[in-house]
Order: sequence, then structure tokens, then C-alpha cells
Amino acid sequence: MPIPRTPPPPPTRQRRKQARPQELLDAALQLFVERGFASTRMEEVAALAGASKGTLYLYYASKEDLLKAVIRERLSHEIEAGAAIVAAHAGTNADLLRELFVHWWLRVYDSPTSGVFKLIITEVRSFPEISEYYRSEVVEPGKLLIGRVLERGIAAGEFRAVDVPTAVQSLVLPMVMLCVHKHSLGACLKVDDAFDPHAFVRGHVELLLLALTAPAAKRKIPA
Amino acid sequence: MPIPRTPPPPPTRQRRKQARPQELLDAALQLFVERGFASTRMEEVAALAGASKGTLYLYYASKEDLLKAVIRERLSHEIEAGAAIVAAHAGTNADLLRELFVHWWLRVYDSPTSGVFKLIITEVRSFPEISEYYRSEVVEPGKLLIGRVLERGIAAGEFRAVDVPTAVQSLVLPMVMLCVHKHSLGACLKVDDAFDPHAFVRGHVELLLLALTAPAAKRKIPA
Amino acid sequence: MPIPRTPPPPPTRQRRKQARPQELLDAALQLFVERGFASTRMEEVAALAGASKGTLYLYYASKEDLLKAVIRERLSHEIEAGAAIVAAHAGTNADLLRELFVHWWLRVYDSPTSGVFKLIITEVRSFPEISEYYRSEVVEPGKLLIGRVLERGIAAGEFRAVDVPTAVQSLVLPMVMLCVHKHSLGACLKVDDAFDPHAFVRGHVELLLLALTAPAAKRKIPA
Amino acid sequence: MPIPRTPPPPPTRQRRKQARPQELLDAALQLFVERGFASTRMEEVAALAGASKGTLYLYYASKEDLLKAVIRERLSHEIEAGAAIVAAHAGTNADLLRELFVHWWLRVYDSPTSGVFKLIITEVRSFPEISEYYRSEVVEPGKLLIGRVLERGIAAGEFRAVDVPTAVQSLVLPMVMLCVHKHSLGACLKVDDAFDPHAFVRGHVELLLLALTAPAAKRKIPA
DNA sequence: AATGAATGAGGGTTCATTCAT
DNA sequence: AATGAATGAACCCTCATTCAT
Repeated sequence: MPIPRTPPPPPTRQRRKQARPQELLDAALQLFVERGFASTRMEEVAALAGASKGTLYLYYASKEDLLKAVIRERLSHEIEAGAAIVAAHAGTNADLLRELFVHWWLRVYDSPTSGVFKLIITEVRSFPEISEYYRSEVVEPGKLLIGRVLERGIAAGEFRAVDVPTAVQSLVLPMVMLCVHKHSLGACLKVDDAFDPHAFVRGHVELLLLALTAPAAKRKIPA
Repeated sequence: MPIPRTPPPPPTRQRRKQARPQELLDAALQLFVERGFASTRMEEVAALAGASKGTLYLYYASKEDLLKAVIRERLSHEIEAGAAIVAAHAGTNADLLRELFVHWWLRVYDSPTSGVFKLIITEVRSFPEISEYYRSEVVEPGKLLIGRVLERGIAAGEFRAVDVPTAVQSLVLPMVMLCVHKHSLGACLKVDDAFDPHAFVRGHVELLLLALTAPAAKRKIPA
Repeated sequence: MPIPRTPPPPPTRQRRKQARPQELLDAALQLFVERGFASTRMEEVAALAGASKGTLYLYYASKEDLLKAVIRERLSHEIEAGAAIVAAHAGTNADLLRELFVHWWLRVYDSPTSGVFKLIITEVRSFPEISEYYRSEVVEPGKLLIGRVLERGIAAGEFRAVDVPTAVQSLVLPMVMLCVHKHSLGACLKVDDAFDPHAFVRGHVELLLLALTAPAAKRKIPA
Repeated sequence: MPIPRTPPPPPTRQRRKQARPQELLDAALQLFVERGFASTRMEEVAALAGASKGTLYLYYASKEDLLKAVIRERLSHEIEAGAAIVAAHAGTNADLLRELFVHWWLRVYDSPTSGVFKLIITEVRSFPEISEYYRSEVVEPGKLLIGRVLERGIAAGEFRAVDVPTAVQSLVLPMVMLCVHKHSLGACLKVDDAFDPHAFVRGHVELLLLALTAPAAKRKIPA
């Protein structure tokens, strides 16, 4: 089953036509992530979206096209969401980090969007054009976002003067890996060995904050 | 090019027979990681190993078989190496962590074995049998290994009483992600924006050690 | 050349769809009988039916499937025809035998269905599932059919009290062999040495009737 | 298991070399009959004969060659055996027929040679050269043999003046079919429905003799 | 707009045959 | 004489894509 973002309204002809592209993209994402791009048949995608093979080609010119549309559509939705959180935030930088990871990352983790990370890892080598898009639209903005929070914290004496790029990676890489894992090994292992991703993310941020937080003595106390 | 572990000796009939399986596995790993399993043709693997398609089938009964052999062979080589480091080590637990990450993980990262992580992520959903092997032979032993180091450090008062499973993941997930990245986006982006994996790993461990290390006051001073 | 049962109508898309399965079966029968199952390429079958390889697979899931469909389709057509003759017949049992052999068997002999006998002989060992179908749908009903005619003849005093199963085989085996021969040696030998199958069948029945017919003295004279 | 004509003597090197060709032919006959020519692998033949693939090629230049050797070798053995029976016989022509069918044909039926009939039927279309050999060496001599017995019987007033070619076929075709059946359907059907080939052959000959035998009144009584 | 029948290039796998040992 | 590793042509089957309806 595709996981439609909106509950399916009564499928009148008009509604259908409106909803088609999204339904096709949802179906494609699910199957590409599940079976891999090469092993997913266009017919399966169409069938999962309740359409026929021919219809799929009315919206997307080729399988490769469909892949790129899936990636773009999903990422474009999430990109600014992060920036919005930062913009809206008022509070310590530590709390902002907590906010970003627990709200933004965990929401992504819980949504089908998490599959896009697996999809990109799986398919960039075959479609390198994706990499530039992903780097400029996701990786760089993301690094900048987190990086700026760290820099502000350091400048404010709230954080230690750690190497910012390294800390960004130490913070973010486990999140990406978590998403990837969810759709690879995580989907296979029956024994979930009581691994709770939400708990881990909270623990992870706190652990890293332990490393980041400047010793109290040296801290500038916010008045 | 396959990356033979040993320079090819004069290819007499006998020598070839001995070396073939390894050459084929090396070629397969390279191509499976590069192009994905489904998009790699058996003939390409054979050609890269300097053999013909038919020869490949003399050693591996099917493409799936070849995939599993590639994974097993690579992992079985590295599994004990880690344990050996732990066993051989005499020093602080912090130094042991440094040793494990800088020696073991970076050696894996630099070798073709790093590709196995991508391969597993990419293909487990299609071949779920792999997951159990990987979990029991790699994931669990690995977690135990790092987990015990942390526990010893905590017991010795060297480390803070952090949540061990969380800390293990925070330490390890970036390493896995690094390996995966090397063979996906990392292989596509020309502008390596001066990202130095070795430097990152060292920085990552030190950052986490900042979080782990107990405040001096509370530390048991080793006489 | 396929031997279409009906001259091909204008090949519109719809008409084609209807006619395809039969065209494919006819082509397959011809080639399987001519070249043997294993030596016939699916592409040849498709080409002979004026279709492409892919199309063939739209109708039959595999080569083995195609073989079984060929056999079933041909036999199911002929099975009742024989019973119908028996049911419709009014006359002496000797005449009924003449009818069955000259009408039914010779029609089968002259049609492509004769090839099915060769096909079954050639392929049962490889696909033993065929044997049960053939036995229960063709062999047993056939034996019963002829056997009953003989029994009725014996009961009526028209025939001698011969061993029925033996006589059935003596009557029928040459017919089967004739069909087989037509598609094996018979198709190779140029010098047809004036062998006339129709004449032989008539002669064969009369010869066996000589053996079957009770001496006049002992015959019950039908009033 | 191949069915060697002679119990295998101690396989000393010398013995082996002598026996090899025969062992290979026996193995080939068995497998060709069982699985069909096209579906039998040269390696299987070699293995069944206890040799290696390479060795097989020392004796037979190709698979086709092997097929022809199998057929020739088997048939050449049996051809004169029939003639010998006729030559040696002293008695009524009816008894000679009984002799030929019960001794010669049943011995062939019981031996692996019976498979050659299936083999020829199965493969002539692919290797038409076989047909000429088979016709001139087996079919024609066979027909002549039986035909002459019938003619002598007719001339002697022992038999009715039936059409000789027809009667020959009515006599012989069931025998061939019996051999073919043994290696096709007969090998598949578990329920042998108590069909006894030996009994059938005796019954068949007697039935045909009923047809052949001239009414006593007209018979020339052999003094 | 929607369908699904048709196509044919592509790739996994088999196996007859060769030849160095 | 015997072996069996190596080859590559051949064939079954899949599936992205097209197009008549």
C-alpha cells in the first residue's frame, strides 16, 4: 500500500486526476525503497497506485524520470521545514538542537521521506545528476543550519569551541544512518531488540550536548 | 579494475585456479558497490576479473550466490581483527576507543570492505537471509565489543555513567555512514570540500570522549 | 508454416487478440513435433505465429506451459469425437470398428493432431505430469471405447470370444504407430515406397476383422 | 546406472581401455532414451560411464557422433539375429512367426535395444541421415523377413492370400510401439494396470494367426 | 485521459567443445 | 590416455517503452 499523505477522498473522476501524480510518486517511493530501483517494475508502481502502466507514462516520461521526481518532491517538502524551526526558535542553542533533532529529524524518520535517504545512497552512483541536487539542496543547507547553531552557541559561550564541521557530522550522520537503517536491516530483523529510535535520538543529542556544553565556570550566564 | 590483494603471479593454469575465486569476489564487490547488484551484469564481473562468463559460473552457482560469497568473505576477514585489537590492548579505555576507531574502522574505511556496508544496505531487502548473518556476525559482536569498553571505563570511573547502548550507536553509526557515503555520494561529488575522513574520525572520537570522560574531580586517580 | 484452422481475418488489434492463442498453439505444435521440444526456440514459435517473443509470453507463462497447452488443446478436441461416433452409430459392430478407424483415426492421422502422439512419446519422460493426463483422458477412454465395441460384438455372437484387451491393442497400436511414424521416419524418407496409410488402415481393420469374426456356423444370425 | 552387457570385470587399466567405448555407448543410450538427446549433457554421459568429459571426446568427436554410434552399434547387433532364426527354422510358417515374435522381438523388448526405437523416432527429424541407415538396415530387411514368411505360408496354402505388406505392418507395428511405449509412457505410469507385454505379444501373434490361417478345408495338408 | 497488447533489447544461465596439463 | 578448467554461443525469460484503441 502506498502511504498517501492525505486520506483518499472519494475517487470521483476529478479528484482522481488531481491526485494521480502524488499517488504515483508515493507508490514509486515505497517500491523503490523496498525492492530497489532496478528491481521495481513500472507495472508494479502503476498497480500499487491503482493505475495502469500506460497512465504512469502519461505523467513521467521514463523510469529514471520517475525516480528523480520522487526524490525532488519529497525533499523539497522538508527542506524549508528545518529552516522554519530555526527561524521561529527563541531559547538556548542547546534547546534549538533538541528541537531540530527531536521534531524535524524524528518527523522525517517516521514519514516515508526517510526512505529517500536510502534511495539516494542506493542510486546516486547510477544517476550521478542526483548528487548535485542533493548536495546543494539538502546537504549544504543542512550543514549550514546546524553549523550556525553551533557557532552561535560557541560565540555565546554556551558551547565549547569544538571543531564545528566535525561536530555537525557527529550529530547528523547517526540521524541519516537511522533513516537508512529503518529501510534496510531494520525492515528485515524480526528481533527489534527493543531498539527505540525516538529514545536513541534524545539520548544522542544529550550525549553530544554533554560534549558541547562548556564547563559551567567558563559559561557566560545568560541574564 | 579489480583490486587484487596480491600482485598477480604468472598466470599458469594451476595458479589461476587458486587465485580465481578471490579475483572474482574482488571484481564482484567493486561492481556491485559501484553499479548496484541488479544493474551489474555477470559478464562484467567476469571480464573485470579477466575471466569469461562461463568461468564465473564454475565458482559461483548464481548471481545471488556470488553476492552472498562477496559479503561473507569480506566480513569474515574483518570480524576478529577488532576483537584482536581489544585483546591485545593495554592502556586506558579512552585509548582503546581511539585505537579501535582509528586503526580498525579507518582500515576498513580505506579498504574495499567499506563497500560491503553499502552493499548490505542496498540489498538486504531483496535477500533478507543476509540480515541474520550480518546481525549475528557483525552487528551484535560489534556492539558487544564497544559496549564492553564503555562499561569497563564506567566501572573504572574513567567514563561517566552514560547510557551504554546509546553511546555505542552515537559512536558507531557515523562510522558506518562514512563507509556508505564513500561509495555513494562521496564517489559522485567532485568537490570534496576538503572533507578528510581520517581527520573526522579522530575528531569524532575525541568529541565523544569529551562527553564520556568523567569530570576530573570525580575521577578515580590511578596511582 | 503454421497451419491456421481458419484463414486469417484482417488483423485488427481486436481480432488478433482473439486468434493469438490458437495461432501460437498451432505454431508450437508444428515446431515441437518437427524439431523436438528442447530444440525449438520460443522465438521460432512466435515468429511462425507472426508474433514476437514477448507476445508469446503474454499467453503462456513458460515453454513447459506452452507444451502442455498444446497437448491439452489438441486432445480435448478429439476426445469426444470418438465417443460421438460410437453413440451415433447404428449397424453391426464390425461396421462400427470400420467407422472408428477409417473416420476417426484417419482424420486424426491427417490432421496436425497426429503429431501430439509423437510429442507425448518424445516428452513424457521429461514432463511426467503429462502421462497422467494422457492416460486418464485418452488412453483409458480409448481402450474402453474400442473394448466395448468388441464386447458387444462378442455378446452378440458377431465376434469370436477373443481376449479383449489384447485385441484392442492389436487394433490400436498400429494406428498410434502410424501417427508417430508420419512425424518421424515418414517425414524423412523421400521414397514413400508407395505406402498408402489410408489403404493400410482399411486393410488392417479388415485383417483384424477376419480374426474377430466368428465362423458363420457359430454366428447368431440376426433375424 | 548403465546396463553393461557383460558384468564389469576388475577395472584394471587394460580392461578399462578395452571396455570404454561400450560403457560410453551404454551410458549414452540410457540417458538419450531417458531424457532425450538434446536434454542430455555430455558430462552426464561421461559420469554415468565412470569417465570424464574429456575422455568421452577421445572416443566420439561430437554429441551427434555419439548418437549415431549408439544407434548403429545397437542395431547392427540385432539385425542378423532375426535372419538367423529364419534360416535355422524348420517347421510351419505359423510357428516361425511365433518364434520370431516371441524370441526375437521379446528379447529386443527386454533389452536396452528397445530404447533405440524411441531414440530414432525422437531424433530422426533432427538428424535425417539416420533415417536412410535405419530404413535400409532395419526396416527393409525386417519387412522382407516377415514378408517372406507370409509369402511362403500363402504359397504353401497354410495362410490365406492376404495383402502381405498390410499384414506385415499389422504384425510388426504393435511390436515397435511396444518398445517405444516401454521407454515413454510405460516408464511414467505407476499403475501398470497389469499389462503384461509378453502375454500381449503371444496373444497378438495368435490373433493375427487367426486372421492369416486359411480355413481348414482349403488348407494343403502337409504330408 | 486511460488502457493494455505488443515489442525487442538485454541479461542470467547452460553446455558442447577445446586444450593445457 | 585422461582430465577438468575455460570458453562463448545459444536460449529462456523479463520488462521498459510504445501505440492503437
